[in-house]
Amino acid sequence: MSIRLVIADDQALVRGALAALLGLEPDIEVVAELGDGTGVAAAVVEHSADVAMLDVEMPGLDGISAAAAVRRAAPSCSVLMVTTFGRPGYLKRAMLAGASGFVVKDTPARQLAEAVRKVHQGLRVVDPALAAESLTAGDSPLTDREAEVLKAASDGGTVANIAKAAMLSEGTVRNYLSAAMAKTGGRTRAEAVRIAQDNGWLL
Amino acid sequence: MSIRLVIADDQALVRGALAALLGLEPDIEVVAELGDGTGVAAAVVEHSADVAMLDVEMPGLDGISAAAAVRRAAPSCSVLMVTTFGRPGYLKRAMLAGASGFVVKDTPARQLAEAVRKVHQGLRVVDPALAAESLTAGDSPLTDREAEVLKAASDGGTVANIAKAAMLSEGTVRNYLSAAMAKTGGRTRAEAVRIAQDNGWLL
DNA sequence: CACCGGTCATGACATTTGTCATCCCGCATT
DNA sequence: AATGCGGGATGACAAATGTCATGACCGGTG
Repeated sequence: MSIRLVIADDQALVRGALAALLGLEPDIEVVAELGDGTGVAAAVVEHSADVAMLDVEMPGLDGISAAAAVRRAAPSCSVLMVTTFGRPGYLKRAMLAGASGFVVKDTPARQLAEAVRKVHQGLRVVDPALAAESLTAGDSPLTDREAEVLKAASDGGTVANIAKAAMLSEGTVRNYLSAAMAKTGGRTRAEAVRIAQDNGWLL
Repeated sequence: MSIRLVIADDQALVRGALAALLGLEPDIEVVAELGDGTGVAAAVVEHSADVAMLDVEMPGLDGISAAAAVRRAAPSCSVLMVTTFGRPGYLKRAMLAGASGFVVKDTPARQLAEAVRKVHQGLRVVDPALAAESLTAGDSPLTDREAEVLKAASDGGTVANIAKAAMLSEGTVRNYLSAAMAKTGGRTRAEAVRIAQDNGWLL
C-alpha cells in the first residue's frame, strides 16, 4: 500500500515539482497540495494522509504551527519539514512541535523520497550538518518579550512605533532591545535582528 | 530537434526537481545543472545550450550578472530568469542584462516548459502581475553610491564600519544614508534597507 | 562657457539610540 | 519567608544617528 502524502509549500513551482517528482515513486501517492499552512491539518484528515511535507516559511499559518496542528488533528500522520534556510532554531522548534524529520532544500532530490519513507516508518530524519549546527548554536537566549520586541523591530520601525505596536513604554522597548543586543552579540539593533533571524530565534 | 537547457539554481532540491520535470518534456533536454552562477557561461558554451534558466539569487555570481555573461559568451542562447521574490527592480535589470524571460517561482509548473519554448523561439515571457508592478514601481531613485552604501548597511553595521568598507568618510556615509532614506521614504536606515530590497534596488 | 548632477568631504546641530542604575510587581523555587 | 527571574517602568547620560548648510571637484549637456 502506498504512502499518502500531503505537500504544503508557498512556491507553486517548488510545490508542483516536488509533487511531480515524488508522485513518480511507485510507493508514494500525493493526495493534496497546499499553498499555505492554514488548511493543512484539515487536508490531512480529509485524505487520511500518512505523511505531511511542510515548508517552514509560509503565508498564513507558518510550518511549525501547521505541524503542531497536524499532530493534534491526526497523530498517526508523520510530519517532514522542508526548509530553504538551515536555521538551527527552526529544527528544535519543529521537533518540539512534533515533526519527525527536517531537511533543507539543498538536499539531493533522490534522498527526499527516502526521507518520506523513513518518517513514515516512524524513523527520524535530520540533516546531519544542521543537527551539528543546532547543537553548537544552542537554544534561543531571548525571553518571549525580547523576541517579540525584536521581531517588531525587524521591519525597521522606530522605538516609538515598536512601543505603540507592543503596548509598551519607549524606555522598556529600549531595555529589551538592549538586552537582545547583548544576548545576540550584535552591536546595533539591526544586527541583532539579523543574528536572531539567522538562528531561527524569531518567527 | 530538442531544446538544450542549462539550469542554475542554488537550491539542490529545486534544481533537481526542475531538471526532472523539464527533462520529461519530449522537446527539452537538460544538458547541465549548476549550483551557482560562476560556471554558467562556460557550461552554456561547452554544451552549446539553447536556453539558460537562471535563479536571480545565487551564491558566487548573481543571476543578473550570469545572464549578462551568457549573452556575451553565447548570443544565440536565450536566458530565462526564475526568481523566488517578485522584486520589480530585478525584472528591469534582468531585461537590461539581456534576459528574454522572467517568471516567479509561484508560476504553475506546466507553464514553465511553455516559457522555455517561448524564449527559445525568440519571444519574451514576463509574469504579467510583475510587469504591471514594475511599471508602477518605476526605476530605482538611488544613485550608485547610495545603493552601495545602503547595501553595505544592510547587514546592520555601524556608520564607522560602513565607512571603512566603502572607503569613505563617516560624514559622507551619513549623507548618503540620509539621501537614501529620503528617496525610499524610510524613517530609519533599516527601513530604507527593507524598502530598497523589496523593490530590488540593491544587489 | 555656464550649468547641473553626482561624488566626496566638514562641521554643527537636534534627535534617536543604547546603556545603566534603580525601582515595583508577580510568580515559582527553595 | 527569602530568593531569583521575568515583565514593566523611570530617569539620566553617553554615543550614535539623522539633518542641514556649505564647499570642492569632475564630467556631461545645453
